[in-house]
Amino acid sequence: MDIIEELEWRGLVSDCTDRDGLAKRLAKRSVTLYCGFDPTADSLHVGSLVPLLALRRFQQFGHKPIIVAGGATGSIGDPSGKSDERQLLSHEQLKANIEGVKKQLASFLDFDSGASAALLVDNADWTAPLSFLDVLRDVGKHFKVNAMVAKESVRARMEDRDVGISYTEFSYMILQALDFDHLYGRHKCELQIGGSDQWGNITAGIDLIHRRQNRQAFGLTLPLITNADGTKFGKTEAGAVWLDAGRTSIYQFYQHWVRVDDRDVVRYLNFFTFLHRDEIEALARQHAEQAQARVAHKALAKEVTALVHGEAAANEAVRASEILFGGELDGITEATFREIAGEVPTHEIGLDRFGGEGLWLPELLHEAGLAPSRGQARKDIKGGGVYVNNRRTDEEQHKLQSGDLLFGKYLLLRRGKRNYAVVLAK
RNA sequence: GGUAGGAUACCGAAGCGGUCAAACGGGGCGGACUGUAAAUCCGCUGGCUUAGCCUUCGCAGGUUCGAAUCCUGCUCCUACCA
Repeated sequence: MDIIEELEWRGLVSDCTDRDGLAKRLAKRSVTLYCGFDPTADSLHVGSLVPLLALRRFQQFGHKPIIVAGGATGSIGDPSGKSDERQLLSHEQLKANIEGVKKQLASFLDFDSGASAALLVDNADWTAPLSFLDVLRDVGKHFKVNAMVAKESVRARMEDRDVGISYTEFSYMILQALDFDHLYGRHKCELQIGGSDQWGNITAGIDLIHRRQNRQAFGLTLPLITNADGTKFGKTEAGAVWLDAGRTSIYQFYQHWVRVDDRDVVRYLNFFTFLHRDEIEALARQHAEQAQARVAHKALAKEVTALVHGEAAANEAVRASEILFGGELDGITEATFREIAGEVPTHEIGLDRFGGEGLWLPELLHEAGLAPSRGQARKDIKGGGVYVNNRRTDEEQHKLQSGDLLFGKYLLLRRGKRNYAVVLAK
């Protein structure tokens, strides 16, 4: 099986220029390929995982991946798939974002494995020195506005007269094409991959290489990931699921995958893990027969968490999840409880507040961040959705005293099925 | 610049002097059933230690015992005319 077939069975090929030509080229010898990542935030989110892992898949097959951090393109803003003109990032913001993103990007590929060692570059390096006049003369001449206007990303915005598109965003594809052209010349990079919304930008690059260097380059796009229920992939009510543990805790990250819709789990195993075909098929079978065991979900969550945060961290997330969703806490040891405490938002509170009459539960829920107001906390309690130390407590006047503390200092609060907070009394 | 219409809670949208913390739908949250899934059903969805009280219906004033509802001015949108 070659890399194209590998990607195809996983459902990772959305579109491809000259599939057979590319397959032949990939079979002949190592190909250098690239994918760009624009630093729109100081962390990547799970959406970036698909192209990132695709680069790694190519590397596994002996090809050489280049990651392009979009210091230049990120300062412009890609109109693809965006219905509104975007706010430009400040230079400081952009700089901070690039720093954060570069670190994450670097952890997914092998940077010292000889011929197929990965490369991480920043397109600002070759774009910044160019003068406006040079670009107009040397690059602009190769672009027909007619063709640019016809691209989906531009056309969509032109048709919406209220929104329109700025000259800045309109020029985005030129910058990205320039990247491809540069990488072809400098690194013999023959293939660009990206999300399916990148098709227009990728083909713009292929055309430019053809015109300026008279060479053939290839493009391959990955599918847009969709959730079965029609919601946006990688977004929760709380926002995006980030790769940065400071933004999305490892436990939350793991939980996000455990709770994936049944209909999505096998596809996601294909998309987001390196498990082999027979392993995934075995999981799919178990899932079909014994869905309630959620074997596939757990495998998915464990694999992806390990990929992003490392094996050890993933194991801790698994362990904490087992305890939290395992029922009452009877017989738990302090050491074990501390493991949970590390995974769940922890709130410190003065020990003295448990004295006297005790601390009113709604107040504590509110302070611990599990309820937006005390009134809401009361309603949640009345509705039977509040648990103290994993035991339901439906008395809204409930007061907590120091005797309720586990090991003299901990309290495990829970709202609903899966919202936990640890209270640490000091 | 003129004329007409509009601005209501997270979103959409009713209400057009009291019975309005404001119908209904969506979303969100909680519960039941399951499996930390989906579907379905039930409850909640301004704040407050809640038979009650307090703050909300673009903004600022006014009329009235009483205003989301009527009047005046302002701001912003939408349509038509210039």
